[in-house]
Amino acid sequence: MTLSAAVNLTQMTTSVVRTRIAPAPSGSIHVGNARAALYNWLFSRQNQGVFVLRIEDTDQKRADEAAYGAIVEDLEWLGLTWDEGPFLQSKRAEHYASAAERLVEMGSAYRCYCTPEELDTRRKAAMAAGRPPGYDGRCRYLSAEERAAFEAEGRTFALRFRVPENRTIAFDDVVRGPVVTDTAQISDFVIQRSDGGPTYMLAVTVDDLEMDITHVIRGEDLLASTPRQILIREALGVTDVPVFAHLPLLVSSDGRPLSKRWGDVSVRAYRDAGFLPEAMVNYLALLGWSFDDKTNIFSVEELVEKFSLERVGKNPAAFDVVKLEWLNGIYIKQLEPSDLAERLVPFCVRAGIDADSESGRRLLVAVAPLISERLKRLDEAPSMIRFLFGPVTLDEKASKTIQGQAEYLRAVADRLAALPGWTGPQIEAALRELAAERFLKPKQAFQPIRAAVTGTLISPPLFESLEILGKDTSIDRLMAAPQSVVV
RNA sequence: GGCCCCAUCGUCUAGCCAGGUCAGGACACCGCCCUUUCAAGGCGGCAGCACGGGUUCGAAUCCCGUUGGGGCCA
Repeated sequence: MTLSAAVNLTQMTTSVVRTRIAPAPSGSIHVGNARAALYNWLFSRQNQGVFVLRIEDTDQKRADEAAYGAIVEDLEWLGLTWDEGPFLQSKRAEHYASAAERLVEMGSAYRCYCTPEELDTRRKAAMAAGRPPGYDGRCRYLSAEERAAFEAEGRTFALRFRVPENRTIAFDDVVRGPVVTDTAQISDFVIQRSDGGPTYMLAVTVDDLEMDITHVIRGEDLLASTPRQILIREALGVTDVPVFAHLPLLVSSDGRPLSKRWGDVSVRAYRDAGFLPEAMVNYLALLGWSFDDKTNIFSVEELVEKFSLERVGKNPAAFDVVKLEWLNGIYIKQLEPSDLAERLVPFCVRAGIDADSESGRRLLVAVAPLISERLKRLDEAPSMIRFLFGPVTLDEKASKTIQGQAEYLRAVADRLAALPGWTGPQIEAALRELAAERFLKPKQAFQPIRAAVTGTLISPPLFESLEILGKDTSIDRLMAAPQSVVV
């Protein structure tokens, strides 16, 4: 049932779709916000609409330039480009003030002189008496004399919205269906603080209105605030409402709310761990939305084409890093060697590998095909390829493996030294021939070589690794390794 | 405390609205194959409709309740 008629509201009829994302500037963007941003972005792109970025920084304490910069960077990294903004709420104070003023003039808002302490006391008393804790309406019908008295006392005031009685607010949520709220459930709420600053409720309503937002796609935590925003719109003389779509909340893998105490909740943390933005986007899209019963991999283009709010689910989705890693591995495998190499550079540098040079990049491009199918995250690469960039120290297992193998390794070195060329296949042929002569199983024949050359028993494919390492270095390591572990 | 929301394998989910195919796919896990290590890949397996009523010839699907989880209000 559509109950919009009950409050005389109609859906907006603007032809151009306009969506927005409105994060608070508290550092790197939260994955929940990132998902909301993605859905808004996909929806606007799909409809050739406009995607607006707005920074909700009215809470001055948390607002700072660096934090807002982090949001911009994160969105850019994800590829979620916006068409308008960023608009800072902190620079739109006059808009909220004038809206508040209009509401007061029209009798939809009033001055409340209650102090926080008084409110707290009365709230506790109400709860103790089994009554609802919301505002009790003390200042709702103050006379001019009473107001003058309070002000003579030096009291400051906040502005409260006068919630109409006996009304039903209804709207159709694309995700949740009809949502009906009785105004008896809503107590008069503050729209302007005593310091003159707007509350979230006022700011978001004024902004969505003035920015002509047609589709509000946001987290379910804001579902309950929607009737109040509709009330403010209405009081401001607006008779239509945007389309609302409240997304299911994201929870952690144990089903608890996603919080900083649980683990990584910021996009930046995933970026630093070596996740690709394309994998992140694909994974986020699947958290709460599905296209059919079998498709998991979606390019951004496919998402733009296939995404639909109607297919967003209602139940909370658990953020599963393991599945994200699987997806990330798939995207890494699809990268061109040069692309992978370039993305690897910062991770190598961070791990102390001098890859940020022409020769370093050459090595990375060469080794990229060998490690791409072994990576789930970019930050796993340095340990796999370190042996290419400098001397190696044999780890415990590697040392043990070359124990008593000095003669064999010397033979290997000799055989390789005699090689006319230095390609993987040539190296492989020579080493297999030597193994056959000595009746060695592949594992017996190759693990000591791997140990001596890479310093570990786990490495990229041996022959290609030797090829990239180079003939001289390879032979040097084969000869030197036994000495390094003399017991 | 009040109002509201949600409920299919461990996880993401398809199926639900318009009841009737062994409840389908993916991640993870286990096994086998491939194999110079580690991966990747191939094949196979384990595993679910929260519970209780009701409606119906028939319920994952519709209704009610219970339980569990969550959100908001301050």
